[in-house]
Amino acid sequence: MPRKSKTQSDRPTLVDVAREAGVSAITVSRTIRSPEIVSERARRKVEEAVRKLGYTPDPAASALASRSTSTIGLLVPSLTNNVFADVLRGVYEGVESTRFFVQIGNYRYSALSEEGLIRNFLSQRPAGLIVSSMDQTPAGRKLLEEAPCPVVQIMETGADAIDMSVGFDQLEAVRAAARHVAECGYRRPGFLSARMDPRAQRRLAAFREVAAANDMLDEARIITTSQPSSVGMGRHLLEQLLARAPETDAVICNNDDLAVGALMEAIRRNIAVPEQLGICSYNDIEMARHMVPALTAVATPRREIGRRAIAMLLAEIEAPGAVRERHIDLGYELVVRESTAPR
Amino acid sequence: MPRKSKTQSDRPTLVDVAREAGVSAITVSRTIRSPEIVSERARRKVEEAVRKLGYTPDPAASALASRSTSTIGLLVPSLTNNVFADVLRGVYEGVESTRFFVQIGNYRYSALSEEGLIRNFLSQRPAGLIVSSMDQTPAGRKLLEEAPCPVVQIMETGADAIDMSVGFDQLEAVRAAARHVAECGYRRPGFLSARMDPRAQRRLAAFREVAAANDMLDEARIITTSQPSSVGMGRHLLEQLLARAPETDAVICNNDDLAVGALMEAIRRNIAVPEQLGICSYNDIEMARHMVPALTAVATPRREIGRRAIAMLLAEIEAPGAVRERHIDLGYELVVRESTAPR
DNA sequence: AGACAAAATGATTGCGCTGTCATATCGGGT
DNA sequence: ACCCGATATGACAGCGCAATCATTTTGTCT
Repeated sequence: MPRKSKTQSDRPTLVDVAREAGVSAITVSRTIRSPEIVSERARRKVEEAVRKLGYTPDPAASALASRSTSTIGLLVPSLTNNVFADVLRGVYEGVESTRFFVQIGNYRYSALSEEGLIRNFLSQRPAGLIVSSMDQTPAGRKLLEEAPCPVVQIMETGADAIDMSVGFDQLEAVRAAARHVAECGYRRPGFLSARMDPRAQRRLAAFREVAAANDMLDEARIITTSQPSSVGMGRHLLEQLLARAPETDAVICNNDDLAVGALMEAIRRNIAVPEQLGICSYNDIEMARHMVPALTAVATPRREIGRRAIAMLLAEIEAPGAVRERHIDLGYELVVRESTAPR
Repeated sequence: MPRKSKTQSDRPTLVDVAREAGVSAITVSRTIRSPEIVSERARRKVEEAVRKLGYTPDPAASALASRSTSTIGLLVPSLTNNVFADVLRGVYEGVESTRFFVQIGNYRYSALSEEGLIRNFLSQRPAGLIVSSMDQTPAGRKLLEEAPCPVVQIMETGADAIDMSVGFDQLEAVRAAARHVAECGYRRPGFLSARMDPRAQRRLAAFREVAAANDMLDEARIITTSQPSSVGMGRHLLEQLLARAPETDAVICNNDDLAVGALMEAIRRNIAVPEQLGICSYNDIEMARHMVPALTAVATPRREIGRRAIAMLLAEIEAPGAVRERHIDLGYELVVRESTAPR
């Protein structure tokens, strides 16, 4: 009885397929990786052998031999945040039916964790990296600058980006919201923000700037927390805001969860929106438009950011240097609905 | 000038570290994988050499040599669905600060894609697998049964599970909702459901059963769609329901997005909730309790499912056969709030 | 002091694939 | 018939690590 050389769970290898097909191992490898350079005849034979044996390449061996993987690293600050859920969706859409697969790293809004994840991902020799912030530690940034693979930074965009970037001007987006509120005639706007990561802080600064320019800035009306954002937190923050500054006539929320929470709290208190209190949201996730009253919001192109980021990355992996437009500004859109109105 | 044998981007290898530390390569390997079997002295030297050279192990080489990886595959039917976002969070919490990392596969509610992903993941020799359904294709199920790693099925639990399972009785959960609605005195309940995957269909069957038992089943009040769930879809489905069956006095929604949408649509139409229309939701994501009126819901232990699933998996990877309770029923909880009330 | 088990360390080999370079085969132009 | 470049195929080595088994060192007991 012919004994198998190995004991169990043995998958066929390239060599097995080669033997079956009557060609050399390297021809099998080529048939799989770049069929176009193999003759019709050889390809047929190999493909049949592959099918017959149920061969699947071993990614580990491939990675070791070629010194590169098909992994795309995606670093996000949060899995909770609906914003990144949309980005994620865009990325996954773009990566499906390619040979690549995405690996998510969640750094929980900690730049130090992010640095650790960058190290970790890099040790896997990824094909490319997508990172969600511009606020790496110096060491983290250095690692990315020297990374032997393309890197796309998402959410914001700018010349100081490391390699490529897709995003929009977050500050301008918040300014648009603040201007809109002012133009509606609200004179005592508040600002609600949870999870004060660097980006949230910059947005707050942009709000302050416009509010001051319109002579309607009052620090008492700026309520923030370092805790995560949620609908409940939105209610809570509005409660605090109204306790501290009952004269408040509008509120800009740093994301939709907070806005929905603020709206619900207002409704509970019988505060008329938009008459007594205007509410302007940020991001505009799907639910925002369906609230009653529907939420005015600055819509951000999250899904499109994911799509474009992965597209750029794949193009650049395919042919390094091929991507011409390395910094894409997707813009934002102020969508005026029912929660704000001229007064 | 001493020429380096390799050209660029060269990371130090085990051998480099070994040379630096004055030990053999395998001792370095052991120091990293199981420090406890290495002498204090050797460990010190190795650790210093690792630090000095900035050594990081190459996962590909490790995978190839050991025939196993630190990848945990997680198959989910959707990334959109908030339900899985919570599960995901639980899983990531459990995997942090271990040597494992999670790889997500999204099969978009397609059993065929799921089978493909199972194949794909298995080819990577994962340390373990978490799958979100009980509805694999026969081939997919067979692959999982023969998988050379532990497998946890989540969301539902039962004896027919492949290896391990964590979940709750989805049918009983829906029955509880239906019973609650009946007990409140609603007599003409409807049922709203999007994305009719097998699980959603089973839940619908459970609703039918209880409705029939309470003599309040009318097929005209069952509104479904194969499209994805969303708040907008909830509004739309309630609209359809009221058009087809204006007598409807309550509605059970197959998830929270639909329930919030239904609630908003009811508010738009000046339908009093819970007086004219009772609404009962499923899953109970955070926002549900903050709506006005707050939504009654069957709360499902999504995050805990993620946590327990990864914990079981890691325990089983650590020591195969170690996990005693291989099927965990986490139960559900009916949380009565304002959107339903006795009448 | 000697004997022996236990603990610590090392040498060798090979995991399955791809990079590199060499060789074979083919088709056409003169 | 010849040569040439283009196309197709193959041989070989080695990627970086861990399994295996052999060997050395250490500690303990009589």
